[in-house]
Amino acid sequence: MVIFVFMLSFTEENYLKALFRLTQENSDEEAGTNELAANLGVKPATATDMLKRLKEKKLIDYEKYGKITLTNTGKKSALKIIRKHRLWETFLYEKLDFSWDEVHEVAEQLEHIQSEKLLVQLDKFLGFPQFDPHGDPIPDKNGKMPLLKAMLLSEVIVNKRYKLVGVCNHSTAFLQFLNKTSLTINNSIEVKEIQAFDKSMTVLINNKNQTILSNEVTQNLLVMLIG
Amino acid sequence: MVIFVFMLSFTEENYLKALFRLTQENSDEEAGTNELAANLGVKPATATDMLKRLKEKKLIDYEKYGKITLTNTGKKSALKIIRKHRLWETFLYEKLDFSWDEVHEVAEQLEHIQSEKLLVQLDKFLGFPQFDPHGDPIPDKNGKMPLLKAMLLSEVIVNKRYKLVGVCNHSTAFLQFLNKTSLTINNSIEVKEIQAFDKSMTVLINNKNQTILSNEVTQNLLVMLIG
DNA sequence: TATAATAGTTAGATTAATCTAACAAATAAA
DNA sequence: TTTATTTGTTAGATTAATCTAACTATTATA
Repeated sequence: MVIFVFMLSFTEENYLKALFRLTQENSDEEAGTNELAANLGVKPATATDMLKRLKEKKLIDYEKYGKITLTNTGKKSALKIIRKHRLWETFLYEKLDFSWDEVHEVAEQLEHIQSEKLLVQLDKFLGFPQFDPHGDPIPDKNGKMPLLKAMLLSEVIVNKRYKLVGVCNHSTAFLQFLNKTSLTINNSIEVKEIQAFDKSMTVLINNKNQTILSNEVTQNLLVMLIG
Repeated sequence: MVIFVFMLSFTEENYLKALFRLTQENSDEEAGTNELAANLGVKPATATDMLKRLKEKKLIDYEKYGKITLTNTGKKSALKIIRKHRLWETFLYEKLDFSWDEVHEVAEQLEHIQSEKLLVQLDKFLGFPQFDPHGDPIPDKNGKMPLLKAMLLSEVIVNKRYKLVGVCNHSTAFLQFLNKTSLTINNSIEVKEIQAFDKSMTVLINNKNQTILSNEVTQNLLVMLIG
């Protein structure tokens, strides 16, 4: 006996998730049709159609030619999908030996599985993690995000030990580069020297590997002071 | 860069799985349109349409008004889906504390996740299980099914110890009944007495709980001799 | 402020998966 | 062997999600 409280299709879920991301980034909490379409890899016409449906279902506020915002219900739904996505990423990384750059694609599929019990038990099985393998916060069952008091590696002080807790750039290229440099989550980083002219840093990773990181890289790494 | 070797839709996968089950049951390895439709909860007309598509894709052999059989490719695809289904059931049961009767519904969704690595790693994580929580065999990566040398509880001898290794009836009602009677997989069963007139059995479960099981029940339980 | 550029919508078509209603073939029964 | 029953198919429609092409609004710029 399945109860349809409010069933969203696979596609509707993806639109909501994209809208959540865009409205967060845009700081004014608004998003536009073209932007949304580009983000999902569909044509603007397609997005317009879907926006009408999402409005019908009271998941977004939206008027013709106007900006799009999520309603509270919409936000809650989006946060639940993000919660599922990040819990699955954690599972794949911690239990199934997936690497940083491999987890996203599979989690994109797993996040649409519908089962309250699965969600609750998976969370428990993983030990109620607060951050996913990229250091992104996992919303709790009420949609509340934990705060990570981290700073950018590009802004830290020389000769103190930090640990890597997250990344700002989630591209496969970047993540694969980090793997090669043994810059994995939780590894320690100590800044030895900063070049004034290009802000590149000489860093010691895990007390063994010394490397030089460009400012492009250090601007995308989140770290926390150890001890 | 995703390579589309031969992508099956969610629905096509479900048709293949149903066809596999039906052709196995029917022993002549054939299935009919109505039977298939009934099994999937769709109208025969819908099934006819899909059968044409599956034939196009060389997954089934089928002529108008004729019987349906799976091709080798079709069988392989079906076995892969069954493998995924049963591995996920095992995961839910063993790792996430799902009960016997809860695993199926969620595994129906999880079996459609597309990722070779996920399949390989899940199998490894679970310790390469050969049987799922209902005692059903899990096909290996080549589609080969392990053999379970078990017998029906209704056919065993009095005063020997057996363990429960599987069920023939997978209905939620039956599984929930077994739960209540503490008849879980791997529990020991000893037949104390058999009533001649109705073949009901007085059994001792796990050396503690004595109960009477009707022939309807004992005919649906698979057991193996211990020691 | 008129116009060019950008952003967004509408209309009409397509594909996958489903339905109903009407029809056709195969099989069983009288 | 004719007829009734069961089984399976076709035609035409529907819904969700997408597209292209043409159109309309809004915004930026000269």
